[in-house]
Amino acid sequence: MFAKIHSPSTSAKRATIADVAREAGVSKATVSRFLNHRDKLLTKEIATRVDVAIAALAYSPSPMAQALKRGRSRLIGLVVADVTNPFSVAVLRGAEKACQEAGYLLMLFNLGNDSRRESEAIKTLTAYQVEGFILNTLGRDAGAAADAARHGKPVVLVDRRHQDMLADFVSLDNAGAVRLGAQHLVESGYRELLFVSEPVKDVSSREERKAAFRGFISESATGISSLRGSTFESTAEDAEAALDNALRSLRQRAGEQRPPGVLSSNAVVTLRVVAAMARLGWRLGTDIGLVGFDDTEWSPYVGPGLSTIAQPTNELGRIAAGCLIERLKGLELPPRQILLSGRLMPRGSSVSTPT
Amino acid sequence: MFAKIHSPSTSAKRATIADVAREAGVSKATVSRFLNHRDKLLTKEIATRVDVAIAALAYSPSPMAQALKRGRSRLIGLVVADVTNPFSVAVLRGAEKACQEAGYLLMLFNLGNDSRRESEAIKTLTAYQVEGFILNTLGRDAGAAADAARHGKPVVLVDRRHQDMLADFVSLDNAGAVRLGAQHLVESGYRELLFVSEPVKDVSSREERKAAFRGFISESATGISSLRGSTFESTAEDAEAALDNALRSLRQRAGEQRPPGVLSSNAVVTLRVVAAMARLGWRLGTDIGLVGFDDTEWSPYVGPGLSTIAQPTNELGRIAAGCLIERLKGLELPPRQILLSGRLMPRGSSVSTPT
DNA sequence: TTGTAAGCGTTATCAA
DNA sequence: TTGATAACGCTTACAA
Repeated sequence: MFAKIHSPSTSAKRATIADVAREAGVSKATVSRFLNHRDKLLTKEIATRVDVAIAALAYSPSPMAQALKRGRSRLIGLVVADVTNPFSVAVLRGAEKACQEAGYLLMLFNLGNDSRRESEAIKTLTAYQVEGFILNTLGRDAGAAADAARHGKPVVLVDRRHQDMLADFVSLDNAGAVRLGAQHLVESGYRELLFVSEPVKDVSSREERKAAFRGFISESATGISSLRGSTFESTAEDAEAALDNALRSLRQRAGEQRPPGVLSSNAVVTLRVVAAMARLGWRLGTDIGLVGFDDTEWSPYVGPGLSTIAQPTNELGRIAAGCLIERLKGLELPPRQILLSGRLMPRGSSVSTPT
Repeated sequence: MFAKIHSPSTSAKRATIADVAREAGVSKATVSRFLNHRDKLLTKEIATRVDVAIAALAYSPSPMAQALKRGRSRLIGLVVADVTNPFSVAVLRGAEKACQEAGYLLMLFNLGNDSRRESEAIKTLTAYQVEGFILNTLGRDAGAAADAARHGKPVVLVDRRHQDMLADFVSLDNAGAVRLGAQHLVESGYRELLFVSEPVKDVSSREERKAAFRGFISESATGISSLRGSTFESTAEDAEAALDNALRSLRQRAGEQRPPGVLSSNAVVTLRVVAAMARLGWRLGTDIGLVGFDDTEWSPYVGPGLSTIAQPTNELGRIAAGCLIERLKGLELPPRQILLSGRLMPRGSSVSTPT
């Protein structure tokens, strides 16, 4: 016969509260009290008897049964648009840490960039009695998040706002970060600026960044007459030609004297721009300037080093989880918006050029 | 007063099976039967009545209650050493997909590289009645995984073996992949080879790769007399000097004629080597050759493009989940080892040099 | 074919 | 201070 990997025969069933009660010679209620109120209400003698019984049987209560009875599961649902996105992973890490410290467990649901699955995610997680949600999703399906709220579960939004959603919101200060990057390009001598992002659609963070870029240009153009800016929305990798053309005409507009500067709205787009540079044979920092959102461990080593705007990703996750846990503890406040500042990491891709 | 974000008053409690039964004018058992055996056992008329009641109340069964009753939770525990590791994320993605298709939900537990928390992870997940485990961890804590098996839960190991662990094992064919990379370096003209890995400790994949490298050298040295190989274990970034020295003496050994070649054992190490190159002022592909494990989206853009050995990461995750689900369905086989081949992605960092 | 009732492992309400 | 007992939402014998 085959060697069994796991023999159900061996599978010593987990000890239950009844087992402990029997072992200690007390009632289930007593054991439960010991568990929940420690020994506040118990005789020292009984308490220790229960204690040793628990140790002897290696008993630990079933969260399932507790959830069923209490209606609370110590579970928090985290829905991310795409686990592949380093930003999401960083948030996940931060959130996870905070949850663990507060005795919650994260249940992850990954949309795999399919925003239609958002309501499925919420539904599934609600079924598992999660006590609240951290959402890093498009929120296109307006009903989804609203559903969660309707079930009386608090929600925290990360990075992307949802329409009409009364919920805490934790995010990078996009406007400030864009100014940081654009200002840096200007100070480095670039005058013809291009903002490249993924299709804006209804993603709030993309909208905000684009709008901030336009705002920056129109504000600054009064002081620096030569300053000009435009925007480009880059689709998936298969539309390389469009990006190449946009960059070519950008460089033409910039003229011979000065190279143009690009501000890219996230790491994915940055990589697309870098790829375009390679195709066009342009040198970063010399033929064109580049500053990109999201600092990664590889940023220093691409070309002459990529200048980036670093997001406090772990913090974002930690704070998001923190907000949620506060609500779970009963805090009642109007929805908060918590915006964290980005940090400029200047590197070779935006070296200053002579005027 | 503050605007409440979620008003417990509004929180329309989820409908229960009892609600549905009342609405349809039948017993709970009938509803349960409808749910589990569809209408096999029910009158058409009753079936439709139940059906509309379910729809009307937007009822869906509570997995918690089901788990409690059945002892099965439709949950699979995934423990990863470090979510920050792109490899782990890819596995996560693959596994998640397979699980979802089979109607399971993944519960993620991230060790944050703290291997001492492994037994905590297993314990927590067991408490939540997960039906099986996918483990991508060190397995140092021999008891941890064994615990899982003792509870009668099937286990699948990904990338890293555990000692004495009777479990399915899914991994890259490390030996083959090392040969692929080393052979490529040799064919590109490099003769003085260095294998750089993280501290081997007891991580099986690291051991296997290192051993395979040594094996390759001793096998090939008979045919190519000038071929020589050595190994170096790189610790965290703070020990840069040691790596720099190792590389310097490597280049010295290689002599003026030919540059030396480096095979790095994962993406983190590759980045360390690239950083060292930058510090030393060496050009990749010219002053030194480099092939690294793990192909990433940024590999093509670092230096002249990094040559890599791509792992079929999504596949690994998918297969791992598949194995587990087969076991859950009752398959009994001796432990399997499933090894997938790596693929060489040659790029500029290992351009062939004239003899 | 349908209903009744017991029980999964907890906690909470009552008495004692 | 402790112990029965009911209930949480579901499944499953067993009866009808």
